[in-house]
Amino acid sequence: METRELRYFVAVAEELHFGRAAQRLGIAQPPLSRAIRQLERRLGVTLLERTSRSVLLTEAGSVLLAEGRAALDAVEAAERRARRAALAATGRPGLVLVTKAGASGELLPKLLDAYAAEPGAVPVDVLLCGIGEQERLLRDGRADVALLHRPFDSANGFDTEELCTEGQVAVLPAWHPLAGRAHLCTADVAALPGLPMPRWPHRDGTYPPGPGPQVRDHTQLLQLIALGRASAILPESCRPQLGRDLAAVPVLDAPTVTTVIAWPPHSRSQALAGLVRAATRI
Amino acid sequence: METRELRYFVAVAEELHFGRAAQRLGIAQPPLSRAIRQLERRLGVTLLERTSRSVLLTEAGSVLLAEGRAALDAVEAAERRARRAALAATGRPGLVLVTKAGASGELLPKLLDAYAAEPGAVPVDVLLCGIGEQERLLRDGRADVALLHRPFDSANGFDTEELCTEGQVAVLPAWHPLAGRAHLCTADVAALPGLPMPRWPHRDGTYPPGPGPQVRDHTQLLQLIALGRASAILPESCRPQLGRDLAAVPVLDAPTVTTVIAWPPHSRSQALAGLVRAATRI
DNA sequence: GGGCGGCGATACCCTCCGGGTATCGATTCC
DNA sequence: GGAATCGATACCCGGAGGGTATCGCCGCCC
Repeated sequence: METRELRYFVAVAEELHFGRAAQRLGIAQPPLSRAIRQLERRLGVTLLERTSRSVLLTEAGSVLLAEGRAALDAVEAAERRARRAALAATGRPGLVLVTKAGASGELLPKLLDAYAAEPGAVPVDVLLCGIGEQERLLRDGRADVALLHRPFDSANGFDTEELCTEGQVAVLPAWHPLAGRAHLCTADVAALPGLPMPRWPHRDGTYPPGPGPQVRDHTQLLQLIALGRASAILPESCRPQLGRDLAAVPVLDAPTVTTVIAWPPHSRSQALAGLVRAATRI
Repeated sequence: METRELRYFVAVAEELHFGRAAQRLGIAQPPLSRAIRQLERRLGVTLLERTSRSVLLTEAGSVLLAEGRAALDAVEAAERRARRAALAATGRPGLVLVTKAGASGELLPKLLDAYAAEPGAVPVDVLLCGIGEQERLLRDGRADVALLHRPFDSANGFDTEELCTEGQVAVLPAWHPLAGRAHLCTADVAALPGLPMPRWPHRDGTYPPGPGPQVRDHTQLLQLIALGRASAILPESCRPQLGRDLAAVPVLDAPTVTTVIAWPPHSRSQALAGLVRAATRI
């Protein structure tokens, strides 16, 4: 199977529409139809159930969609990492570390300092990204290493090392009656009238249905909480970022959050090994 | 990058010889040279250092070799799993479980029985393979799930669930003076005169240098030990397989061995989930 | 040291595959 | 029932990919 075929299939499977998929790929619709037919014939498998009005994925099709995305990421990663290896060999080497904007407040500067103090340390570019993008960046080679927060981020398919674990706190407006309590449980926070939990976007940019406000980053979220429009349960380490208008109350039965440093398997980079070593020593 | 280009590059990088690589790929040498040149031009990276007498990998080249192999495995896995999903939807579904021949003696039948007793269980094909082949089979889609033994096998890049941990024992000829001891430490076994540790083959079939005999599977190994030509340190669970002519003595400071069940990430198979559930319940 | 042999690069040709345009056939909706 | 939508089909063209012949370079051996 050629990556071109796979790219074509993924486009059609995502759009469920040959015309739009062709447009996205920058080709005309007929060659796309033909390519998909050819792919199906070669695999000996029906991937799409087409009528003249609709396109549906078969079981095999949805497996190929999931696996194909991963495979395309792997190919892209190979390409990117080869390019970067060439750069590192001649010009300026470096690492790209990715983490969620707003998360791992204290840990990140400590890690960077600890690594920078090592002999042979290379420059580290920090990439702050939105929710759920880190895995993608790590998988397709745009980043070398990530700080992930289990159980929110899945570290599936990566090598990891645990760095620290912490409890979670409910973040409430300072004026809220519950803000003075010594601790809460998740049921208390979930049921707060007028302060629903926010909704985070999926990877494709759409939001799950529900009552809460749609948020895209931590700044938005904290502002909404201060305005009395939302509440949230966040890792303890967010505390230093909270203004005077917000209160944090430990939530005893919330799952603990583990910060892990994650990197793609079969990585033989000296610099990456050093960074991981520095991280585990903190 | 197309998979064809990647396959071509991997072939050349493995053979370090354009002629042989072309032969292996079933094409003539000139188009292969051209394809590699084109790939280098598109990437903007020198992958191979060629003289008319030798071909060497550059740093970028060896990165692309490692990453490219993984990417090709991923593409192959996508293809295979799509095919199998189609089979499972229409004809006979099934799972392929792979484990090292000779290992996980008691565990495997217990697991298969426990799973078979579940409602909705599908047939499980068991694939016994040699050392270090399991990761490959799992990665390229020929197997759905594996039993791995850490720290011998690396579970890098897979989702895993720990099943059990055990100590290790030294396996010696029954007549050996140390066979009667209650326990040993690794230094004792490493230094046994005339009973060197065996050498296992690498993935490419070559053996590391050293004094011990070359072995390929457990049967060979046990026979060599019985003959007084070797000794070995193996997980405790090998005990039931030992004949009367062999003795097992606990090695206190050997690393403990953890048996894990591993499967590729983003697996959405109902059957696989059931098998993992059965495994964790044991 | 000069001829030989091995190996990668180059030159040139040809075939077929991937892409484009025009059009058909089916289905749905007004 | 006609128009609009959408995937499939028919047909054409250009270029990418593969083959053969040959060159140029460099160790090696008699």
